[in-house]
Amino acid sequence: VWLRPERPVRDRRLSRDAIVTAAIGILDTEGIRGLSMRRIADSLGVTAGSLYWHVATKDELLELAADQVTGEIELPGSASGGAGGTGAGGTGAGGTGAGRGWRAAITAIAHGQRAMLLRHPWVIQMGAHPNVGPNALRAADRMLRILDDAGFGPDLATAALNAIGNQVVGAVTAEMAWRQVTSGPAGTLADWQRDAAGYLEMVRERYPMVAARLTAAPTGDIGKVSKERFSLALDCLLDGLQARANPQQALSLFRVVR
Amino acid sequence: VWLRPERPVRDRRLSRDAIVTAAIGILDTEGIRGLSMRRIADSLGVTAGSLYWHVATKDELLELAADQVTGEIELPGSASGGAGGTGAGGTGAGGTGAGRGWRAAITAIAHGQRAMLLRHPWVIQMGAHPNVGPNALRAADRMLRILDDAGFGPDLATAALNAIGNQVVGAVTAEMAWRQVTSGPAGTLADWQRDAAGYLEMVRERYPMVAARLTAAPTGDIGKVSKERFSLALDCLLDGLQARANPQQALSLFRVVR
DNA sequence: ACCTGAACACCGTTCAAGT
DNA sequence: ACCTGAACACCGTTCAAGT
Repeated sequence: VWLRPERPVRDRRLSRDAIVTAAIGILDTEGIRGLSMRRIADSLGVTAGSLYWHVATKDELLELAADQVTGEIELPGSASGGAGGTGAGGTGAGGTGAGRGWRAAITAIAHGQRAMLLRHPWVIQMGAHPNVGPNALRAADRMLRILDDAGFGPDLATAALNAIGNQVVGAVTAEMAWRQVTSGPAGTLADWQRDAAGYLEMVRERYPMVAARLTAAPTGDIGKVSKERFSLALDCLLDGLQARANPQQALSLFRVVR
Repeated sequence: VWLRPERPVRDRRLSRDAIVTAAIGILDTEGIRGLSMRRIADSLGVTAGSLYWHVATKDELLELAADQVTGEIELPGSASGGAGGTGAGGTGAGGTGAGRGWRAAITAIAHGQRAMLLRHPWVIQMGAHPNVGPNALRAADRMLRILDDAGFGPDLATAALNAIGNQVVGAVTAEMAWRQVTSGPAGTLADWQRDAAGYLEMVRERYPMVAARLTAAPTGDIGKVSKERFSLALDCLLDGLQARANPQQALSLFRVVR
């Protein structure tokens, strides 16, 4: 007893931040199924039970981790990384995305969100949860402001925000599923095609459209094709939204598209 | 031993079908977290281990369940419920969705998929998995054929199929999250607003756009608002897709939208 | 062929007890 | 205040053994 100095008041080996960071590391490398409270504790040299002093539940920890990585999304025109300013001034001139730049700004944020989700796919695998962390709110506020400046009404801006987010999440989901099939347990795409030969035969004769789509894919790498498809889908969606928000301006689009 | 007659060869108390049906029942009533192999076995009056004679793993069982309910989606113009015909004839006249009816047909299928997912939200919570069950392929083939008849090229049809699916899944995800917040542990929306008063205060001053969106919602019931938002988003998306598939035809849209 | 019973190696979470 | 150790009530999966 005498040898050991009294433990300082602030010698907590743990902190909520350290736990979240450790969890993100495990999630990134081992996936959402590799994450357990014991696993986190091990990586921190600590007991599982001790985590519950800093965090109420595993679900809460996952929410914290999700919002943490949401902060990685770059929001164009902001110098700060996620801490945010002090409220700043009003929505004065030269605001967040005035004029015709709104489309580029929204597109950039959407691509940023997509990149973040590709780095941290477990955010999607977490399942449906109300996303109301500070970083998520910050990104949503930025996008809503851009849409507002672009002439979107409140209802249409809400619909646009959701629709764009859906497109991002869906694109990443599809890409992860596709990667999982090709580099799955069998290893290569050829392996998979051999294993599923019988099933594919049935598919080919009963569902020819799908079969054609499945066999047409192997050309080019997945990342590139996925990004192109996402860009196309996003452009289509933005065309439709723009037409609702500002019919006159949208008309000129069709000459370009054509 | 003598009293009991020899067990007939076909007295299996279990079958893959019965297991899947039981699993769906539990998933619908108790959610994906309420499902366990032991729980399924209990509901069938059987031991957990016995399930593994009919099913390789819990994940495989979930895939079977997901494709089963995918079969509930009504595909317009088909009399059969999911068994399918014998290959039928070619893509002759009066096909699957010729002319300008393609939009109505696609919209109907999308609404059908949405309704199915609202009945079985666990399909979404299952996480990203390659969806290649027979019923999923059947629906995909139908939609691809409709888009093909409508003049969509293969690439655009693929993008459209994905984009529409993303919109459906995203809309249901958002609706479930919203329902979870309002009828969560606190019970009513008022309870939640009181509990989160401090947080909301911070949100209001730093993220006014989001705050306005959060407090504007309570009017009207969730189901109605959600359906309207989904319809709007789907229409926007289809506008954009249509413009890419058939620019001339799409031009006339803007007079209607306006 | 099909199911039981018991085990293995895990989980998330709780909580007295220590320091 | 903060962490340990042990326990509780679960998991998915396996597999000899029964019938």
